[in-house]
Amino acid sequence: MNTSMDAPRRTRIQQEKRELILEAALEVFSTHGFRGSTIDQIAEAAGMSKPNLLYYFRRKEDIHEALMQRLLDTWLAPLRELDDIGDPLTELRSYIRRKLEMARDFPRESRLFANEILQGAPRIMPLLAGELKTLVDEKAAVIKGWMRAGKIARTDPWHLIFSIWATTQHYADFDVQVRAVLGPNRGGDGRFEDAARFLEQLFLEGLKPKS
Amino acid sequence: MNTSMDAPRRTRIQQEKRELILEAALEVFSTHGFRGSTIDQIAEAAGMSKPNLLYYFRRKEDIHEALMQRLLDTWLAPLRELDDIGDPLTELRSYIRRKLEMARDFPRESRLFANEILQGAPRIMPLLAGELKTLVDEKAAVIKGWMRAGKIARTDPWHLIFSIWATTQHYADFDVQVRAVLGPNRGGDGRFEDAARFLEQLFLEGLKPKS
DNA sequence: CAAATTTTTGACCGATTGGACAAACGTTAG
DNA sequence: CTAACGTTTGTCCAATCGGTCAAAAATTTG
Repeated sequence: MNTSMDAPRRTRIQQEKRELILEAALEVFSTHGFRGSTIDQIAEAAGMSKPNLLYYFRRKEDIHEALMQRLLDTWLAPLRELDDIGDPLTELRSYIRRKLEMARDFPRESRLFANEILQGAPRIMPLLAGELKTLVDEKAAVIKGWMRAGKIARTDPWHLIFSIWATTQHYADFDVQVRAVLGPNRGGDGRFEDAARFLEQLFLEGLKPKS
Repeated sequence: MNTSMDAPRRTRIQQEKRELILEAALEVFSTHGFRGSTIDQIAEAAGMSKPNLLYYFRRKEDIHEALMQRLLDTWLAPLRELDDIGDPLTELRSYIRRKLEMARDFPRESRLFANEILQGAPRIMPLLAGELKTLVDEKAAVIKGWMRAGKIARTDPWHLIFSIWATTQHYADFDVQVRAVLGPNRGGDGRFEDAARFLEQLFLEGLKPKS
């Protein structure tokens, strides 16, 4: 009798069902927010009854927590990859490209994160001030090194990172507005390529050192 | 007996109380979203009983609708002011500055809007595809004229507007994250001036025509 | 096979939700 | 004063919420 889900020991069926639930919860939470989502909604999306769902996750908050935990890892992966080895401008350009690809391929994850932050990050505040701040500070130091070396224009590394986050995630979080404004023609599948071209020009020309 | 709130005829006390309710609702809706907010919360924030609130707004949705209606006007005002009369680069720079000031002075309005868009804009979709698209298309044409005249670099006007929205509203919608990452020192009141300086450099140097 | 264990479900519960309603209260005009 | 009207509130309601529980069903184990 192993009803405690805290233990890492899990059967094959438990892993599968938990995965199914998290997939459904991502869909529901990302579009309605935490309080706006109901367990019934998630259970129906996962194709199971509510008590059955609660057999795998005891509380609604446990689902959200598990979702956020795995989210942060994949979500910050592109920034972690920002390395000091290559050409600075190339590094930044590929970081922007990767972030934009994530906005295109994982819009639900982006909206889930945006929902949490919008409401004051009540559940992940410690992570922001801890793990996230450490990572950003570390990368800001790398960027500052590039500036001192004259490889890119001198500016604020932190706000540079913010602006990359903002512009790329905008195409996931505000996708509805983007498509509405662009209209049927320009708002089709090509909008991400247009965005990539524009952002590359905006950031690179703006960061180009004054030669 | 004038219990129908639809009619434009309103007493002085009705105007005052409706204003009080909308102010309280802005606070509540912007931090919890529509479904995450309760009428009781809004009523308490407005200092009145729930039935009394429902005397002025018959349904919860009516409050949200009234809030969104007045929001869009003030929210798009900076873009409406974008004119063809001045120097293009100066016009764009002051637009960015105004948008950033709105993010600083009216973060609740920004978050209310973000919440609505995040959830698929179920209540204002017609406005996005109608009024908003028209306005943006009109301003995009103005910007395109500047490009043809060689006043600013050639790029996509629509995505340029998106990037200005994204970068400025980021400081309202993601304020918690911004302050957490910047820390106590750099995350203080000066963060908006730092952001203004950074954004000015990012956009202007990137938009400068290749002379 | 049968026993033990895990998985699934129908029924149920207390709390909260948006909203209705009539009665009470306040204010103003005659 | 009093009648009429606008305002406020206590009480109530049906629906929905997150979550429990015992028992059935399915699966694994011996």
